[in-house]
Amino acid sequence: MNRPVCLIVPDIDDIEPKSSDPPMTASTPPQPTTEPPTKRDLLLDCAQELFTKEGFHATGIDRILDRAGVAKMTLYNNFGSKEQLIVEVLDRASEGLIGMMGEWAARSSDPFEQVMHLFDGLGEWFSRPDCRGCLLQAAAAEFSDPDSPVTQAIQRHDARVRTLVTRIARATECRAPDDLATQICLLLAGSLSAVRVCRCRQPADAAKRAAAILLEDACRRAEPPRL
Amino acid sequence: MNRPVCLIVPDIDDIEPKSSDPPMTASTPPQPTTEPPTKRDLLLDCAQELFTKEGFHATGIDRILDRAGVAKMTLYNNFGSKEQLIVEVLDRASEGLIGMMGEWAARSSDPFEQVMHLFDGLGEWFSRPDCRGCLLQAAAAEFSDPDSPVTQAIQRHDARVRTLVTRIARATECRAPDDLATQICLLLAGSLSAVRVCRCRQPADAAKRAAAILLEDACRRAEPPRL
DNA sequence: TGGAATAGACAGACCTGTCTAGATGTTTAG
DNA sequence: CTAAACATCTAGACAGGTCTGTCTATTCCA
Repeated sequence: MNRPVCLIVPDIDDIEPKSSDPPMTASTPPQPTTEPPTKRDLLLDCAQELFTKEGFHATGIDRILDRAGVAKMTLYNNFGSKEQLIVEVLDRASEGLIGMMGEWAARSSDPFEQVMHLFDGLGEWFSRPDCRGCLLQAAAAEFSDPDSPVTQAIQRHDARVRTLVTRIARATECRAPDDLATQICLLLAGSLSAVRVCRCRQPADAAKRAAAILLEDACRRAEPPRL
Repeated sequence: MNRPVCLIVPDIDDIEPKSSDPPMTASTPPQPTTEPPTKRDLLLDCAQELFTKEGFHATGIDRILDRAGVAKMTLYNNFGSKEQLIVEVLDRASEGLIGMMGEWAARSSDPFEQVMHLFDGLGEWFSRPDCRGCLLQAAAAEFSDPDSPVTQAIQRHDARVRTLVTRIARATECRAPDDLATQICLLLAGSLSAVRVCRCRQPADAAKRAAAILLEDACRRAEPPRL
């Protein structure tokens, strides 16, 4: 509560919109670099950063504007409302997350290894000191009206994750791939929730071990019983 | 959480002091009933309900006061600040949840069954239409300053859950009970996160199946390899 | 008599969203 | 190449709320 007001200068670090870390993003739009970002993208970036750090309700429009160095009307011309800004931030964050997960999985062609790489990637992410967990999960905690566009964005993301994981699970050719996918999604959600408290990669590593056991079990049951 | 301890005010409509649902509570304080709740408890109840439904930042003090029918000074005399009110709501919610989990587990004396009952209980909770997931998890999403008293309350809760689950896991006498406990905690957190989106008991049931597999695996590995 | 609760005003800040009037830069027409 | 038309962005004031927290004067009840 009671946060420093009108934070022109960020927490410890930059003023520059240059992200001071290898972006770890997948799927940044294909821009040929060196081109200055549009005001729109700048707003999305700053909004995402502040929403991630402080929460959605706790972050005022003015804080975002100060940070982006952009006039209020630019925001309202581009997004129309704070709610719509939140929705677009969430959609973009989801896109980035799904992209990252896709890249992690693509480190192998074997579906078992793909799942392992999923949690390895998560562990790398969790290791970064600025990692605050999944923004979509945070939004789900802060917005509970099932009809709001924010909730719908969250559900879209959820469906995307499930699709990605289900695709991998089915490739294992185990007996009940959709159940396996559900269990892996639970482990993903669990580690994303846990990292918010422990702030280290441990939940990802633990989830990886659990996923390996579940995977092995699912595939074992698919084969005729030995003996 | 939701833990309708002494929930004086029903869900949508207000004012009547009869609690309109089988309380599902564990560990309501031992009060000999019929005694009117203190203003303090009334405030905690209403605050918990509104925080659960709307979020912490989105819920203003005045809304809590209106709902409780209590003067502002009563709140500030009892709690001193909104932040402290949040902390006490969280501590009480944690107590309720841990109590519920303890009762669920106590439905059996076999540790394997205790874990199963844990997720069964979760499923019963998730089945209630007013279930909005775990308030502590929501708080973790909304408050990220690691030094804030709110965060400390969340960490206390986390430690309590871990203690409870670890105690059960150790009773199984499997080889690595603490790892097993970590995995079960991940499944708990995962299903608590998932219920926020799907609003049904399915995550609890899926987590139960996953937990059974992990448990069986952990115990199997403890025994000498067959053959 | 005294402690607890009350209503209600109040301060000072922040909130979202609107409006205006002017600056800037880019495209198009002559 | 110039000039007009256009869209975008700017700063800043503003409206109408809401926020947390304080204060006072009064009432209730033990």
